[in-house]
Amino acid sequence: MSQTQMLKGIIDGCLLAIINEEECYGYEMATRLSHYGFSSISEGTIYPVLLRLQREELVSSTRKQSTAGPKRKYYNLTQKGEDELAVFLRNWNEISRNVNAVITREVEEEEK
Amino acid sequence: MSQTQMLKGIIDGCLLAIINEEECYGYEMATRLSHYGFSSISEGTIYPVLLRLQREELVSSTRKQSTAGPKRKYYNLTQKGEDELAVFLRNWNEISRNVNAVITREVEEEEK
DNA sequence: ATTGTTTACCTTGTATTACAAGATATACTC
DNA sequence: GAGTATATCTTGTAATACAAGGTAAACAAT
Repeated sequence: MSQTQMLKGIIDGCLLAIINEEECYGYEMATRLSHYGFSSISEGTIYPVLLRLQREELVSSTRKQSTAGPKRKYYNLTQKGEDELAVFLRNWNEISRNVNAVITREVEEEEK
Repeated sequence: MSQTQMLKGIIDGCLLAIINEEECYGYEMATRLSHYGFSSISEGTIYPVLLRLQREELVSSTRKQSTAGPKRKYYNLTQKGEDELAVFLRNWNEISRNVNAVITREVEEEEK
């Protein structure tokens, strides 16, 4: 029951949400995630996810010059990516509601 | 980004919470979960989790006669299980807060 | 020029886990 | 005795987070 396990299926959705805010590159997403409170999501986690999102055609990327370092790979959402983000938000809200129901012992209306 | 993936590390915590409410057996936990809104968590998922929780000494079990069917295996939390439930609740609250921060674009106070 | 630091990206292997699909068995009803 | 609801367990598969490591560019300092 580590946090690692609880992050499964959540990181990709969060990255879609971050990219949706604004065109962004991997290295910066790591710092963004930490600003949002995720303290321990490393690049070894983020980059493989981004490659997968691109393979699934949820994001597109363009390389741009950096001021200090190798070229950055900026990501944007595709239409498919926007759709998937909407699915993620629905799923997150549902699961979130259900878990909170369990831990506060509140049975859902339609199931009473 | 299926719901399956998003449930990883969450089901065990929810089962601990349910057992903590009241002594309970696997078959009933399935129906309890559906009352809490989880529509598709099957017994093939629940039983292996319960066996794992017991192997990790988070729960103990006693067999009791059923009115209709084979004996039920009632589970209780051990002290270790109560501690682990507290850890789960902390982790869930943290992750939940962070994800909500990402999707509402609200940067956490201490990270501003 | 060489050393170090920060930026930036990627790959490989491991461990964990949810779940479908199936198997087994008990108690009750018709 | 056949059918149904109850109750538990096992096996194999697919997905994913992450540590650990590797590569390389730009710049500063010595």
